[in-house]
Amino acid sequence: MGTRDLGARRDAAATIKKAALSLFSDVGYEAASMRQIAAAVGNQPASLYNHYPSKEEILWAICEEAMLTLITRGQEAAASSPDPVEQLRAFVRQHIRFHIDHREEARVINQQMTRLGRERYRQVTAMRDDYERSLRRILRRGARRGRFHVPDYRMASYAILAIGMHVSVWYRPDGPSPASAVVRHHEQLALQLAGTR
Amino acid sequence: MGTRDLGARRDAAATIKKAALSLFSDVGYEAASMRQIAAAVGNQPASLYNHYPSKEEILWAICEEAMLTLITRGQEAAASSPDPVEQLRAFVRQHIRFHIDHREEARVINQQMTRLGRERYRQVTAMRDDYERSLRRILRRGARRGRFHVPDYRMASYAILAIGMHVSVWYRPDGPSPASAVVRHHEQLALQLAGTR
Amino acid sequence: MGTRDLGARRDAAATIKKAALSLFSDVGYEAASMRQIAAAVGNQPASLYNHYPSKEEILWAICEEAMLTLITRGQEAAASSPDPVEQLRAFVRQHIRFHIDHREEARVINQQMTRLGRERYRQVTAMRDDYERSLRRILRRGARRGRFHVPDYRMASYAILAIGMHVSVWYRPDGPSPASAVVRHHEQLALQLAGTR
Amino acid sequence: MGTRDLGARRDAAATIKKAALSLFSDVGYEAASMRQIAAAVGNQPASLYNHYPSKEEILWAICEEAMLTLITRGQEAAASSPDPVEQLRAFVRQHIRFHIDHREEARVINQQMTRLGRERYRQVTAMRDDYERSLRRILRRGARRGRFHVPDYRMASYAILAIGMHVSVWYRPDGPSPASAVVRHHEQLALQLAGTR
DNA sequence: AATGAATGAGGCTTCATTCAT
DNA sequence: AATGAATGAAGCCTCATTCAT
Repeated sequence: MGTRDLGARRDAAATIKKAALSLFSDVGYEAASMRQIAAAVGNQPASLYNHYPSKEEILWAICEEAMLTLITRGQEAAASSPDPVEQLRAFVRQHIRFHIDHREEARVINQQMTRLGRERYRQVTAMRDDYERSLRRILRRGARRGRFHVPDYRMASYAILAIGMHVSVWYRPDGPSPASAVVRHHEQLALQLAGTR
Repeated sequence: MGTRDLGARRDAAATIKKAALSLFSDVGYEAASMRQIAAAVGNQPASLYNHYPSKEEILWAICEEAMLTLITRGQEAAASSPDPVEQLRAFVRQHIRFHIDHREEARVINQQMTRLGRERYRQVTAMRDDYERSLRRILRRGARRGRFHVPDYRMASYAILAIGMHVSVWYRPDGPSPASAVVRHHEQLALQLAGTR
Repeated sequence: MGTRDLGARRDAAATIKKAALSLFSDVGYEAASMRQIAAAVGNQPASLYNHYPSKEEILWAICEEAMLTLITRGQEAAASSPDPVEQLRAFVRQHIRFHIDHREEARVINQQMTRLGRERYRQVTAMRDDYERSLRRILRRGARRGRFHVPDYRMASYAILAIGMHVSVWYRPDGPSPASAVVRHHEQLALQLAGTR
Repeated sequence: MGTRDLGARRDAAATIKKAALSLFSDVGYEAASMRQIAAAVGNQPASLYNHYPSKEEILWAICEEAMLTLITRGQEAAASSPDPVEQLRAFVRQHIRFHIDHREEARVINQQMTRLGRERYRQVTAMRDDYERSLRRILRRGARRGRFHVPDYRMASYAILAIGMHVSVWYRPDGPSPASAVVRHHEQLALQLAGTR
């Protein structure tokens, strides 16, 4: 028992979360029904409630995990080098990577998070702002050292984030460009956008 | 009857469309109910069906109008000058303008269009691709003349479009930057992103 | 239209209320389902919501109407004569009458009213207290004039009310005693209980 | 094992019964869920089934015990003296006592017993009738000896029972009258109601 | 053109209960 | 004896839509 059971428990919740993630990402939170989620994991709807107290809580679990990952990686990128240019490069790399590797999570946090209750919505928003500030700080620091030239830090950071977010929409593993190329190209685009000389 | 009545009829439909637009934009297509839309225009739900045969048809009307506007303006921008740099400038200007002035429409076509039926979805997607190709063509032409330097036309055009789409998310009329400044800044950002020398 | 329609509207609501009343009275508020109520009026459950916004609201409509009737009749009885003995007689007569003629309503207000929301519960309780005070006042006045002899006004009034409430439980139209005899007997019992000389 | 375990077993069942009693009394049998009962005893719902085979069985256990107590005490009161007046006095004393000391049980048997299955319902009803006949017999005997004067034995006994039942509704330990006064006052009320000279 | 009413489908969730552990 | 998980049934209610008026 013990380890095994806890494992099974965690597995079931994770399986549900994954199924919900796919559905939320594909058709949206509202259009995805508990019935569909249950069917996707081979259960009855009522069984889901042994693992999550509500549909919203599943959405929250998805959003929270994704945002925490994003924040962590963003901070690591920001701390990866003393050089702002290298920082930006690392940040963009991880940003695009995430939006390629976790397309579904990305779409959910970008489009479905408004369906969270007021308080949870606030939390996710706060995390998102946190992440955004990481990038803005990089831009500001680089600009002060004359490495970047942007008309407005805020808009520049929004722009870079937006580009990545959109990757989660158009990228397809079977598309014309391999993930590594997408990442590389976006590094360059972001550096140009930042006005690197 | 005749002109007058047709006018009134059109007005009513427009009023409904506007109310639906706000709701779709705020809470999403699925979460917005015909009851809410009717309440917003001071009617009963059943009355809506005198003007639109279904909820989806309202969404379609919104999407179609918005896409047509966007396409038209995009083509005008592309034709506004023989100089690719000026074309890009004009395109971005119009793109950002639209996403500021029609924030709600923009959010609906970007996020809710998946709720359309298969055929309608295809049509909107086709229009979107059309719009995107306008921009891609500008970039390609400019690159051939040595004015732009981007690693990949498709990604570069996606990037520029994404930046604008995101403006419709974060822009607020009562925010720190006036619309004109937002437009101006994005012109510069886009030119830098395109690697203009 | 007009009168006729309003009539139909009122009729539908009244029909639903009556069906719900029977069910609430028989099996209790919780055990009675909207499905059952709808079936009893020959409708689908969803149709009920065209007439009452919720199950609780039906309960409330029942309780409110019953309590208002009871209060009104109680006050009329209290005002029917200057003589406290006659007042008590009239009060008991109407009290028993109500609990015979409106057995179902009586059982619902006595047993199901706790299922109302906090605020509504408070209102019904207040009305019940109002009714009770009518009776208590009669007893007090009569006692002051030496016509009644009870150890405690409150308990005596509770006792008389309780006797009537219980009539709604055991009385059956096809039982051994006709309603008129039940009323008459209870007049006497109440007068004795009140210690009339 | 043996004694000790049986004791523990019985304790657990009793604890569950007590928790269920409170809930049934407060919100009604239907509105009280096995989950709530389990939570009240610090268990999971599934555990309850080690002690009771079903929710209804808990209700039955409560009703049966309460009715047996009531019947026994009623018979003791009826046998406590050869004098009908003393018998009535004793009966009422015990009746009120029970409805004060076992308010919750009283409310459950008076209001929730209809939720029992047909057969169990019949049994409880039979016990109740048994109890009622004890009182009716006292009244009849006393009337024959000219000590009581009531218009109808059945109604008089219902009346006295009803008064007590209602005590379980309004009595509160922190109310204005101590239990002993309530008992005493009701003795007098009942004797008056019975037309004692 | 407007709407009150009806409705079938389906929404999320809770229920009492079972069973393997 | 306890319980985590599963489940079929059912709970209340909302939905988009239809139709007669």
